[in-house]
Amino acid sequence: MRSVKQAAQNGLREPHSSTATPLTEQAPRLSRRERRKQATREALLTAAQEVIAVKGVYLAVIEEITERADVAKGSFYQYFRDRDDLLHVILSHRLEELRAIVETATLPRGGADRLRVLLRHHLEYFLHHEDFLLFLHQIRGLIKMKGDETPAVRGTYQRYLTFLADWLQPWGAKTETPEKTRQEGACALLGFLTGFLSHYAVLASLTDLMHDQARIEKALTEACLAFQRH
Amino acid sequence: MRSVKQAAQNGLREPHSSTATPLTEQAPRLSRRERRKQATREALLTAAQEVIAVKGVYLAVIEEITERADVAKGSFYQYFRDRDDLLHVILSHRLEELRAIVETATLPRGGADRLRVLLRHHLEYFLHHEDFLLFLHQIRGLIKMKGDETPAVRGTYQRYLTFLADWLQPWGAKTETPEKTRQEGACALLGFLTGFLSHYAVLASLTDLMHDQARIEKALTEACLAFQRH
Amino acid sequence: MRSVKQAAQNGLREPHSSTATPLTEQAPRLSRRERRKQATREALLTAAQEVIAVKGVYLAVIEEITERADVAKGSFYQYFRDRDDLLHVILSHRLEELRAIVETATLPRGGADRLRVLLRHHLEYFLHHEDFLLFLHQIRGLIKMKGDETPAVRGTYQRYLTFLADWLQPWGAKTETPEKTRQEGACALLGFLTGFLSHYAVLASLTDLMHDQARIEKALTEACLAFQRH
Amino acid sequence: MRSVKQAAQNGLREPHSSTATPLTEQAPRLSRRERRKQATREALLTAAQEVIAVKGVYLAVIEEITERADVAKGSFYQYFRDRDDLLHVILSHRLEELRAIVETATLPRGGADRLRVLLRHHLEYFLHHEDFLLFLHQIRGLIKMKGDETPAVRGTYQRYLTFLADWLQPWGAKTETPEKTRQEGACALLGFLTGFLSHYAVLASLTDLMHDQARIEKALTEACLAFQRH
DNA sequence: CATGAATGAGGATTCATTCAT
DNA sequence: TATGAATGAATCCTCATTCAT
Repeated sequence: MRSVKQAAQNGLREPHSSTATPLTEQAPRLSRRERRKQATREALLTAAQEVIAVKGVYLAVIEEITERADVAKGSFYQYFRDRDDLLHVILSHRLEELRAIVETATLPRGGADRLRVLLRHHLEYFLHHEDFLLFLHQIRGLIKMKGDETPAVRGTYQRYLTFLADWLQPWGAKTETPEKTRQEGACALLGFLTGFLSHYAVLASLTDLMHDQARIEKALTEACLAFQRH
Repeated sequence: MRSVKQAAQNGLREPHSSTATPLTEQAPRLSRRERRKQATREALLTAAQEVIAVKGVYLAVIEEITERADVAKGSFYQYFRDRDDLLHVILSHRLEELRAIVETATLPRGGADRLRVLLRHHLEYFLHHEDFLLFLHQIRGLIKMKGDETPAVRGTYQRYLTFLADWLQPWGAKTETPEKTRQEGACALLGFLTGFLSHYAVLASLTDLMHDQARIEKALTEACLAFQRH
Repeated sequence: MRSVKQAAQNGLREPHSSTATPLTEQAPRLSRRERRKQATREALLTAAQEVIAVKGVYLAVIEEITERADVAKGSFYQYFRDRDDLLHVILSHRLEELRAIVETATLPRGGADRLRVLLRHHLEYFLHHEDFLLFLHQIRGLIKMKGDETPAVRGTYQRYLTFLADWLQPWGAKTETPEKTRQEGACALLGFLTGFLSHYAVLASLTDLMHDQARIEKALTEACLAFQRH
Repeated sequence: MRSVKQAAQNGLREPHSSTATPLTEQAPRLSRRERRKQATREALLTAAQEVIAVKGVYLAVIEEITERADVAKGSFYQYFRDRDDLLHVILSHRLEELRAIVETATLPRGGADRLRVLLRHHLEYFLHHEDFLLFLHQIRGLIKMKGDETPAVRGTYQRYLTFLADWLQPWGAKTETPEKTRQEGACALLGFLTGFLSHYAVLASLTDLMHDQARIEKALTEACLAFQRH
């Protein structure tokens, strides 16, 4: 595979996927061709997520994705450098989506309330996007193993955790919570949530939880708060 | 012609992996050949876990395992039906190991103390066997996707969760905790722990945590307790 | 994004082998690419038949076929789902060829004359395509054993026998010959011919028969007629 | 593989299978060990035929045979040089059995009557030993392809055809039928029979024929007679 | 840019055969 | 002799990626 460096030297147009396109495209004026390209790209991303939802990250096959997007196999490489690149783009998109949801919410002052809000939205999102739960799960596995090969993926995940950590910081607090503590809090928040859900899924279907969503939300919130008190 | 007796001694010609060899081998008298066989099997299992620790469950390749175990590729199939079988055997072994550790511990009466013990031992184990953290993680992903194809794996994982749930049950409690609650407790225990750790690992190395083991243990315990109170 | 039109032109992404390409290609206008594709397919089919002629159906190895066709191993699977699919396509092609030969012949009215024609053409074909004699022989064995796994193959063979049976039906006969009788007649015709030849081949080379072709033809014809009289 | 010649030089004990043990063992006094060996050998042969009946000659796996015979895999090679050797022994046994049946029958004087007898017995045998029909079928295919590699198999088959040819020779005939004609007669006899049956099996189950055995027998006989008249 | 045929490096699995015990 | 663990060549099939059109 040509190294990025070489590509830059040669001036070849590499797929620009790494610069994750923000979801909120203002895109005022695009040529028809440009719009076409965007449509194809979106089709591929949608198809990819559908396939991954069923087969998982590892067993998702590119041909199945292009087929579902009704695009030629070769076209995939016009939009994504390779499989890892695709994963990174998807991860970025979805985390961006989550971030948008969170940022839309009113931002309470107190730490506890902030955590409550955060947890509610994430639980809500995961219960209604089970596919993303699995996706994040597998991505984490990927980072653990080949985190150094795909620094972009790890970076994006890290940035999201940092975003959560920052968001958790109460407003106007006398003493700012130390960086480390905030990050641990973010890990606890996302970790407890996904960890609990992924284990629950081993025993039963997650849809069973929808009835008890409020109760679980409360319990998880209290757990996070308890964690942070120590 | 082999006598029935011999046949019984040798067991089935099929790899008998499903009957997970108990960790506590009494091994009274084994012929040299039998010992050799055990050695090969152990070598394969060890090699497999080493490879999986590096490459992960999905990218672990059988040839690499046999190479590392210094046996022929074909020999693998003398001991394991296929990849999934291998995973099941490893899972069984390690969960058995965990179970043994837990069962060795003195069994306190109160629920909170039991949870404390359980969490301490699991945290201890995971911090010193990071490979198993990843393994369990990926196994859960596997179950989510092809749980119906490998019911044995799912069953074994479920049984361990049930074991934890039962163990958590305080002794002499007036009103027995309902099944569902206990299972949720087990999911929280293992989920919080693994979820937190796997997220922490995204940000930093788990070895960093070793210094703070006591603090984290306390925080996680309190989190679980808080969860269970709701 | 591919338009529906294009998709229709290209057909399914799956190897479409089941729809046996008709022997009589009108090939009106094919793009160069399309012609290339056809050429590859033909090359594979030719190579396959050559290999099978030497190694037989069971021992014919895909790599040898692709090697002989001078294409990559993987290309095979662009054209055929698997080995069985290949066999089915070959069987279809050759039976189609035979059928075409028969149908080209003038169609006499009487049953005896029809049988004569049929037998002559088949004997002629088998003597000049010894490879197909072996192929049919082995295909029959295959059907006997895994006929349920490859219903397509069995079906195609059955259809050919039915075709023969129908063809044998004299024109304008007062009382139509019952289905069963006609089918037995077809089995006798092909069975006597291939059975005799395959046994003869055990004792000597089939090429020896070429001198006596007329005599053998007569004898076999009379045998079939005698069979049908009872 | 060591050539037979070398084996002879080295004085090693090669499995003596090639000298097909006649079915009618007089075996007056054998040591217990000798009897054991015979029993194992018989068990292997029986098992082999059972497996071949289901899987066919090509897909029959040695391990399955030894398993069914309840013998260690390695023991197989104590009794048979290799797979081909096994096939040869089985062929010899079964043809010997057929020969015995035929020779037990009263031997009529006229050619037609002899043929009638022969055909009846063979049809009878094939209908009640469908496995052997498939076996002979596949053996013939084998001979066609690697007849030079296994001259023993071809020879045995040829000898049986010759036996039939000789048996067909009417007693006290003025002018002896020429060798060639007699052999063709034998090929017709066996060929018509097996050819018809193997084609019939493509359309329906051979067991359906049992009801019509008499009719088919007559028809086939007449066919053979008609063949011989030309 | 889009296309999809071609490629070939894997990776899983099977199985005849050997050989130490 | 009997055993069955060990072997590794053979084979099927998949799939990411390239590239000519």
